[in-house]
Amino acid sequence: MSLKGDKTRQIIREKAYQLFAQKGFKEVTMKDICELTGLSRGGLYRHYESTEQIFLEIVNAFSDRQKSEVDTKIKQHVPAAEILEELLSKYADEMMNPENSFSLAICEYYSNPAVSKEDNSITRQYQTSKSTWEELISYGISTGEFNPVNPESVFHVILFAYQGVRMYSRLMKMDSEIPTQIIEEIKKLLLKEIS
Amino acid sequence: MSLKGDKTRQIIREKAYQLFAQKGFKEVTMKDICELTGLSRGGLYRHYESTEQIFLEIVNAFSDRQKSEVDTKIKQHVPAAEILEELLSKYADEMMNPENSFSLAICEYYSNPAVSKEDNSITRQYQTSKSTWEELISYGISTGEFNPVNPESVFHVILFAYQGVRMYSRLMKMDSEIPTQIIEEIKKLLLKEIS
DNA sequence: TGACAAAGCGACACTAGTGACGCATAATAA
DNA sequence: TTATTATGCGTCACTAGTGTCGCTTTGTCA
Repeated sequence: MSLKGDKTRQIIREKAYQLFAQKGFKEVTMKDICELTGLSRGGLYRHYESTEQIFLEIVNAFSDRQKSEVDTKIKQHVPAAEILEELLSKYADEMMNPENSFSLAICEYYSNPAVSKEDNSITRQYQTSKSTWEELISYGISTGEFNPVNPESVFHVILFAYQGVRMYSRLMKMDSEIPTQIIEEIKKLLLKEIS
Repeated sequence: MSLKGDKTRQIIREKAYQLFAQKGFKEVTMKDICELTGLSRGGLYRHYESTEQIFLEIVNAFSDRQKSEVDTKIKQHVPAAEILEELLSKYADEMMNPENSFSLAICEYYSNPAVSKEDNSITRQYQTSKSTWEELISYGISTGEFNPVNPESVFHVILFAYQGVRMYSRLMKMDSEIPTQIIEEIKKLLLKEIS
């Protein structure tokens, strides 16, 4: 039942993801997505009625996947430091390449006052990302790898730093020192021993 | 010589400022500005050729004014702690009212990848704001009021925190604790004694 | 006060995008 | 295979915005 449609929607989301990462949220139109997917206007509207709907679906899939990856690793007793390293390296990639960052589109979406006043789909993303980090931090504390910090406030530090660097790195045309410094600061905050 | 035009441009900037603060950058059109100012399309285009041009003029005037205010106070030997207090209280206002924040529009403008790739007008804003803070911090250190921190990195902490909280406060519908906490953290960082 | 420039008007042609429709075609279950 | 439903197409009418142009009105200087 409806296999074809699922596949098409998958393709739409993949292509739209690329567009959002390159151009930001507002800049992407249904027409753009038509062109990249090869679908016609009618064909696309059959599946999604707006760019926002596509965007929110991607956003939530994005953070859900991240959460389940972290969850799985915790269950497999992968060391917290290792999970942290992986998460941060993804962050680092995006910080270094602000010209191709889906998170930047999320940031733009958040900061547009005209958007999502009482939409809870986007706050869900925040909650998911928050709980991912809090779980990881609590886990790291319980295994003795991390310092006994407050998970919530450290999450905010990470979130804020990330936001700031993203903006900064676009401005300063990718001075790679700053992102590295920030990531080191986060590690210092969490990890007990850093040589 | 051209007094009328200067006045009109002033009005345009004032009204546009309100619109940007309410709706963000992308959402404001030349039409909107026409309606609010009472000017016709032709009349408006006589003075400005795009919303971006208006926006950048406001942005730069905004940070220039802030800088000159701080400069003047330093020359008058106003205590650094007092100047800091004033700056932070303005920040706090905007953090608490993300629905009416011009800085949020700046943030949106920064985070839109399609905008200002090699425009240096917006990096000028960053530079001005950076030098304002660095001057204030250096001054505070020289008077012995502030801890001997690194002005540049503290500026970045402030900038990043500000960014993050702005985003956060829209999401969480103004939980006023977080902004206050962040401001306290900044003060702790700088001021020698906090009761 | 008259000349000239500056400021303002509103209509116009244009562009880019939306979303809906009826029809065509492909997939799938009977 | 056939009936049926899901998918996809392309056109159409519509909207919102842009930027320009020629004309009128208002200011300002000599």
